[in-house]
Amino acid sequence: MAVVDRRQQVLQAAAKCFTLFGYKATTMDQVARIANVGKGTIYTFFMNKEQLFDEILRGVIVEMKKVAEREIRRDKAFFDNLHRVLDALLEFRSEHELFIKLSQESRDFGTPQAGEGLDKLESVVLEYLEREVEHAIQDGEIKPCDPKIVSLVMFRLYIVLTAELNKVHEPLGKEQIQQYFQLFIGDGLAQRA
Amino acid sequence: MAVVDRRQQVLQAAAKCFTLFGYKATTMDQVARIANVGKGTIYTFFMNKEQLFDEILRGVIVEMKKVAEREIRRDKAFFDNLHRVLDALLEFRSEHELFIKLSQESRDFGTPQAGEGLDKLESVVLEYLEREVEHAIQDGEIKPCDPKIVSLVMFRLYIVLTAELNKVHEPLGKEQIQQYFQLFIGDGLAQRA
DNA sequence: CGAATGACCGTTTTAGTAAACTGGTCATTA
DNA sequence: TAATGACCAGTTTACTAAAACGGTCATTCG
Repeated sequence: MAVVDRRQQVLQAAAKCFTLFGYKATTMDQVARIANVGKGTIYTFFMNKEQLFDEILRGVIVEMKKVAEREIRRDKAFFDNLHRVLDALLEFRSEHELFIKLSQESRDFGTPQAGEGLDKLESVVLEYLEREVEHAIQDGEIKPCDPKIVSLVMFRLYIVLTAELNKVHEPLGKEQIQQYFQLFIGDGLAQRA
Repeated sequence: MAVVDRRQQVLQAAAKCFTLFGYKATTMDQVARIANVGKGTIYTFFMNKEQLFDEILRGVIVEMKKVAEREIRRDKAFFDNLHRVLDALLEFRSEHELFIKLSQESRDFGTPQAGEGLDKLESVVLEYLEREVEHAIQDGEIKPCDPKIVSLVMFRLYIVLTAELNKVHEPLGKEQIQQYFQLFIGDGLAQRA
């Protein structure tokens, strides 16, 4: 119990620090202090700073996968699943905050670990999306296309609608994000006869 | 003649340097040397380095506008115009090279002038796109939507297909870019009955 | 005479270094 | 014997001198 508790304390403190200060600006002394633990204790559970960070990230990814798997029903339509997963993901405030902090750090300071972390997360999401898109193509739910390209575009669209747009436009509500997702990915802009 | 020629020499040399080395790594001595001109001469025509850079950028923007205006026919359909403009823009190698260099510089070193230059270009393109989208909505060619959002998404889609995709996929040909543009912006992915 | 020039100026950037800090270890402690 | 923090080696930061830069202007050249 004491062991698990300490490990958990470190994980929580680290998650807090990484989300608050980013990778580089988070020091192991700080994590130890916040976790109420001697610095050496951290190294009982985690090999080094990078592995600790990886563990946090892995947790986020696992959490996201859980959300996705909980919402996806194989008997439902692709777009139906897509919207439910999107909806559930948009609720994850803490995950988004870490994500945003790492984006800032990667952009403003070019910290390699921040960039690599984002890349890792992106590649997991893309792999996942890719599989779903392949499914949908095979089931004839969406038109034949390259899943790699489609999943990348979908991911980028998500970023644009949830983050980038906020610089030139007031933030979109969940319903609006859903609506524009359907417009671009599903139905297209063209007014049909 | 001599005056115009010197000014032109400076502009050409500067365009070359900015494309090759980016904003910061381009020195006025270098521009003068390549232009076969004394450094002081540059300041006869341009107030300072930043204004010289602006002039180059303004030229690129004017060139792009010309291309767009040459291709747009008010009597043709929105998507028809879109594809012709896209096609024409994809031919502009030199313009693209400057953008790519500035993107790198902004990302890798955070040079403010590089970022501001890109922002300026982006806002011009977005304004232009926005007007065209508004037209198309009024003419009932595309569904009702927020032109600001749609134009931003279109712009980002262009970046993804022409640049970002190349990191994980072999570069797309012009026809493929057109095809995916039509798929996402025009028709949508959904397989209709 | 006036447009072109490059040596020159003040400022900024870079290179080099000493001091401070950080990630990681391990002898000591509780 | 698990937890700890003083300690170590390596890195980052803060500081300074030297180099390089953008920009000027007295001089030169056509």
